[in-house]
Amino acid sequence: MAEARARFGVEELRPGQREIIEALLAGENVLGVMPTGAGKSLCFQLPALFLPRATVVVSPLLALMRDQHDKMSDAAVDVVKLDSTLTAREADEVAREVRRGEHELIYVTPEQLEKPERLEALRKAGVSLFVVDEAHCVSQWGHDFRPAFLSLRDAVRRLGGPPVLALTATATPQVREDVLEQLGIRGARLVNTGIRRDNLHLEVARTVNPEAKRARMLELLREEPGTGIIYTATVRKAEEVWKWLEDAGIEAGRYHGKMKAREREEAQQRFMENGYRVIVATKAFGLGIDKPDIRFVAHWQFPDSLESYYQEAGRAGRDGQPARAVLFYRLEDRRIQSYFLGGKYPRREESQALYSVLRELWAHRQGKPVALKVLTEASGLPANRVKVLVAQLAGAGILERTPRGLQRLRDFDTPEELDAYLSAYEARHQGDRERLQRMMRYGQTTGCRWRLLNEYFGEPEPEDCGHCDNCEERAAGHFDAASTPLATPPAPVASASSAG
DNA sequence: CGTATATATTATATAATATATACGGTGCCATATT
Repeated sequence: MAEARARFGVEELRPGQREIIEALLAGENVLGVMPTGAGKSLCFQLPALFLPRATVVVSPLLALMRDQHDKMSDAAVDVVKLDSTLTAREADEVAREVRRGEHELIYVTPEQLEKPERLEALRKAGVSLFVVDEAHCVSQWGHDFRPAFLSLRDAVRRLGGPPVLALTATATPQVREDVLEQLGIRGARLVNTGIRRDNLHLEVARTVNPEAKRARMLELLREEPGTGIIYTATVRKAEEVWKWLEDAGIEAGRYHGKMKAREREEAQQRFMENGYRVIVATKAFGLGIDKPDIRFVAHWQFPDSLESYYQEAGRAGRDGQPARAVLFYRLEDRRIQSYFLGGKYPRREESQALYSVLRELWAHRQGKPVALKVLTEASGLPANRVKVLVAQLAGAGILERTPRGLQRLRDFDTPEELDAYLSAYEARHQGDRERLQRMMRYGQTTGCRWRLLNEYFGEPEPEDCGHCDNCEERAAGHFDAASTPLATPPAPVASASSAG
């Protein structure tokens, strides 16, 4: 504890932190679900100082790694990071240092851990603790656009199975299960400090058309003098709303994935320094945004799930002062989310085709390993998709990823087992559609919105919060008469479940 | 998936309607070009 005080200026551990650290030191795997600002980082930074060998931290973003690396470096921790910003020469030098065991804390991207030489350097150094920061990314990104997250399980195994700590701020029971499954640590201890945020006021504005959204937005800006974020579903919409705000004489910034890295950094910097009234952004504006005094987060269009919604809306009011999360609900906005869901996962035919091609390649090479690149070219499928399917086959014990390539282990034993492989992503797709439905139900409900969120995240004993828009309406007696428009059952949800 | 925009067609000489088409998130990393 003296160490924590001296190095990090921490006075005492909070309950969740103590439980996590003690479990890790006892060799347990842990999944920590703690809100941002609750001190997640200390849960691995502190053990890193005491453990005999290195602590490896997997981080999803270069910017996050840079910030944390610099902070640790200032605290005189022997820290290093391994990512694509290093030149080949620098990377080699870092790898040498790592092998010699010179570093207490090593930040890496999941992609780096797919390189045999990087993994070998870490293995030589010895790893006492393996940390996955922002662990929801494993489930949220791993299955489509960043499949390297699905290789982490192999990395852990190759490093000799050190204790694993997965950390995230938001995870439903299903996502928690998926994260543990993909990391190969089922049965890990769950330390969950809950999602309750009493200062965050949840509201939905039903907006039947773009004009209604604009009118409601201007109203919100009049009511709220503080800084806010407006999330849109597409880059084009972000640009459009941004221009509209500028024309209306409001100091607005923008942030999305189509902007140059430099522009993005500048926009974020200026936002942090209160240079904007509002920033209009896509989901790209997320991880690492820890401005404490954001007074409102508005959603011009709803996102794909309540996880996403809560991650984004939850960026308001980190300072504990009153803040608002306002969803501009419009049924038609389902369209764009449905589109995104459409191409997300491998289709059954793709899973089938890949497995067939792989078996042919193995047969041709008398069971010797097949390079991923060879499989990708032979299958004609996109590289990311092949990696997702390979990870799935590895998880099923059909193959093993080795430095020499994909090593055949066995065939599917039964037609049922093969079908389970082929159906897995169909089930996941169905699950995503249901999550979208629940996002819409949040927009349409007349019940307590906090209770709905608590139920969604599997929090115990959900009760009415008394301070979301619906609870206030009910207190004002507006829901009592069955004839009021708000009390009519939200019919569109029923029709929506058959479409999509 | 379905909206917004572009082009084609129609019934008449300009405007309205029908049909076609484009479009859409998140970031590692490697590689090619300055």
